Amino acid sequence: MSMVNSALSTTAYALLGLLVFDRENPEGMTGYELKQRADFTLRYYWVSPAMSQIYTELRKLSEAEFVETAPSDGPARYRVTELGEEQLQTWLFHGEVGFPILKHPVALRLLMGRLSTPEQLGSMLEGHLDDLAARRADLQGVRDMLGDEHRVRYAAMVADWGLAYYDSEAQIVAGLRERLDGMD
Amino acid sequence: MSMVNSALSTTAYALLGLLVFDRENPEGMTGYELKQRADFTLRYYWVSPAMSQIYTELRKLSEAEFVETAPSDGPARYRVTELGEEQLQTWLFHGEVGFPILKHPVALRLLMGRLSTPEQLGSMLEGHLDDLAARRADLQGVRDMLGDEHRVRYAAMVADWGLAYYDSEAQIVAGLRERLDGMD
DNA sequence: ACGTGTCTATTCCTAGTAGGAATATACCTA
DNA sequence: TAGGTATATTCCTACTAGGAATAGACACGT
Repeated sequence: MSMVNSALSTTAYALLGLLVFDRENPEGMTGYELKQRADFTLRYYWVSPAMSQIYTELRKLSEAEFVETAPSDGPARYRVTELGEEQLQTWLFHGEVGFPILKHPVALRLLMGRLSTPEQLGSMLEGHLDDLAARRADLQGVRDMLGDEHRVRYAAMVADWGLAYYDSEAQIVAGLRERLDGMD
Repeated sequence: MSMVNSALSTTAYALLGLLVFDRENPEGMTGYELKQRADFTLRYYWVSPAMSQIYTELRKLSEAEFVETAPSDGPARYRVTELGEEQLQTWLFHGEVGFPILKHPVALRLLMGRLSTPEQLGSMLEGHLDDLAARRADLQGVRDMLGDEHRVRYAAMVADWGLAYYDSEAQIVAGLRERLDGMD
């Protein structure tokens, strides 16, 4: 990706995006709050960065003057700047949009299925279905909290996307589960 | 994940899995061939490791004696060992099965949609649909080549999983595309 | 025969990323 | 008032990404 000096990572832009959502709030957010927000929303579409990385990215964003620290006697509170918002907009529609990256440990194991029995594989798939259901419930919680107000309209759309994703994966996996029973 | 000394990464096990598929072949595979194989099959379910990483993982696998180098006067050719196969089996059913990790640059951008127009978002989604179709076609090619013979039965199942995945994502994205038209 | 290009094969380097541990303060509660 | 949990940030280290560099082999046209 040739990350030359000034170029920011996708994760940095994702965080910048979270700050834009919060731009009405003059207080700004601390790195810690940003992490919580990321865990709550971002993680369904992009890896939620580690705490240490949040602060690293905030430092970079700060150097580029895409964020500023609102004066505070306590912890550092970040707000997006005018420049930051423009930059995000530029990146959104002129930056490279890569292809989704998937790391699917369950599919990976099934791929090596011949080293195991259909029973073992079946129970793994069932475990995966449980995980999917739990995650889906979490995301449904997020979706319910979003509502439909204009500010979060697109976030709500993406949440619906995520829910449909989980549902279709669950269907597919259940189908495979059945198919396993028809095997030796 | 607490990667203590001896523990191998998921990527290492994925490569070990590819070597197991090839275990009938006394010649073994070079790192280069392994990379090609990974690009051809693995990449749909797990990030295809960079060349440099292939060699790094092969060194680790070799140190653990999970692979051996078949004698060759030319390039190094690797084969899975008895021990390696056992280890893979152990890992498959006693290792932690993490949750899938997704990095979805399109969903991420849509999440910040309010910084842009529905037209811009729509054309981004259309681009994504094209990408999906192209990828799907690639995967269909892989699937066709696999057939249904016992050796690759599970690999074929996973390919079907992948195809269904692409189809459902395409449907979901097309749905969102429509929904955008109904917006301001 | 000769340069150019592509494929095979491997190593090296650098920057990015993960993620636990460490530190420190504050607040709540048993 | 000790101990747990939440807030807030930094540090360290190992892992990962991925391009660049190197180098031999083979092919193809001139």
